[in-house]
Amino acid sequence: MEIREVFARNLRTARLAKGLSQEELAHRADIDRTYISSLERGVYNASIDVVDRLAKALEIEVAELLSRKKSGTIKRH
Amino acid sequence: MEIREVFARNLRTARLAKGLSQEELAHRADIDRTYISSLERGVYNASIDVVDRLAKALEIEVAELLSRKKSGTIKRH
DNA sequence: GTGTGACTCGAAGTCCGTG
DNA sequence: ACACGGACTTCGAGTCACA
Repeated sequence: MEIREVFARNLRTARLAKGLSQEELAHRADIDRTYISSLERGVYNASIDVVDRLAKALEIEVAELLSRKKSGTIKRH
Repeated sequence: MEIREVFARNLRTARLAKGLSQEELAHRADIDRTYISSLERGVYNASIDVVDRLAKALEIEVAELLSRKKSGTIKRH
């Protein structure tokens, strides 16, 4: 699984957990609205400074946006 | 402190901890030697897939390369 | 074994709009 | 409130020669 897809999923999850719209997050992180949309769809490999800005805007750790931690990947033998 | 500087420091620290030269790491991560050099000097905001490849080559977590955790920043007021 | 400037090129990122 | 597209600019990705 590509890191940008992991990031895409984590970003959307974290944003929704905070109850923010893409536009609100975009404004907080000073990033273009449509670019946030692209990131959540896994279109781009974001640079670490946008990841950093997003983490700050979401008040979470950078690691939380890039973690591959799975919840439903228990191998059933 | 800019995230790319944090990354630069952590990358160099992690590489040396593994006892690797820039050349060896470059070979393992399939990245140009001089580009690794640039990253360790904080020239670029690396994209997350480069960070991901380096983390794998170093056998560590992505978070470890991006963490701002300080060891010597205890404020002595 | 590493730092650096110069270079090309394509992806990152912005700004306009539409449904 | 979001997906998606086009046109645009900026900057990271990647390589080379040289110190």
